[in-house]
Amino acid sequence: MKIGDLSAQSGTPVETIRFYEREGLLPKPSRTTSNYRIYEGPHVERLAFIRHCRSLDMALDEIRALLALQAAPNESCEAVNNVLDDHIEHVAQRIRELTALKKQLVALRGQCAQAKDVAHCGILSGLGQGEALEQPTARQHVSASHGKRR
Amino acid sequence: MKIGDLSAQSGTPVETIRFYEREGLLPKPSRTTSNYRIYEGPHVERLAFIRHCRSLDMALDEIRALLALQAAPNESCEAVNNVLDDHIEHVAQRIRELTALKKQLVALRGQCAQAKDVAHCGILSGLGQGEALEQPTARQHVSASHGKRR
DNA sequence: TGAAACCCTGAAGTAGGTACAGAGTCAAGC
DNA sequence: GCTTGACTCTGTACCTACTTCAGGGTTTCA
Repeated sequence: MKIGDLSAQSGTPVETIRFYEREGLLPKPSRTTSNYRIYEGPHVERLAFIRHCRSLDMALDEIRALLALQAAPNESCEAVNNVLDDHIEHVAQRIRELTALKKQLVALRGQCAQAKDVAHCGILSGLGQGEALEQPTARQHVSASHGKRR
Repeated sequence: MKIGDLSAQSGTPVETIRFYEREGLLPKPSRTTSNYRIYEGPHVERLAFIRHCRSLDMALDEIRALLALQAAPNESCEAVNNVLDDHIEHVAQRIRELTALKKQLVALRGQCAQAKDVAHCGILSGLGQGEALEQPTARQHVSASHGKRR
């Protein structure tokens, strides 16, 4: 099948399939004489695996680790458990952070009960005063509140 | 004060200050004859405002909107409330998504109770089978689980 | 005077894609 | 046989909010 067929079957944009190939997540398929990619069953399964992992918000590096483990079927699957446990902890950590964040935002929002003019707005003055809260400046695995955009 | 002083006082990396200037969040400061940036009180306050907003995980566009509102102090502050309400909803939405995600991850993790070999691992077969869950493919304001990295 | 510590600009990298531009290929209809 | 449209190819730029680096110039202190 050609890339458009794989795209339709898997619900994955064509560009994303090519991106996964560039990233080494999908093996390079064979080509027709006119240089079109030709996919077979194993590619379909592998793509489904990747998309399922991505729908669980795993990072590409985590998926790479799982794919490497799949290639060594006699190893203990403890390493698989570890990848998943780590990922669950990433998500749990982000939920805790966002919950704390929301609490602060709601408190700030409470400083402007009625609509007044901007000059006397409790929210803007609240934002201008006081310290910025310490935030982990470096990137973490599970992002905060602005990750995906339409 | 020079950029290094502002950096130390505000806890903001020098490069980030220059980045905010490029992005139009901080006004261009005056320069010495040797082309060094010189900051005054208003810059300090403005940077504190920006960093406070960022510590609340607002997007730069949201901060830009608030700064524009600050510049028009006679307007109703309803627009300020709207920016904040929207942001709170972004965060709440991401918390809901991550909570659902974590539930799925824990269920998947439960498919491998004891360490076996990879070939029989319930997790890998669970990931290989079934559909990827539908996910909003486009970017949203509040990111999912992998946002910041050390 | 010389070295360390600071400052400058501009470009490239990060994650996980998305969206082109410009060109080649293929099947169907006339 | 030719045209049209749908498909495919490569390569590049774009998105967020920065961070890092290269290759310089400036200031300060000993």
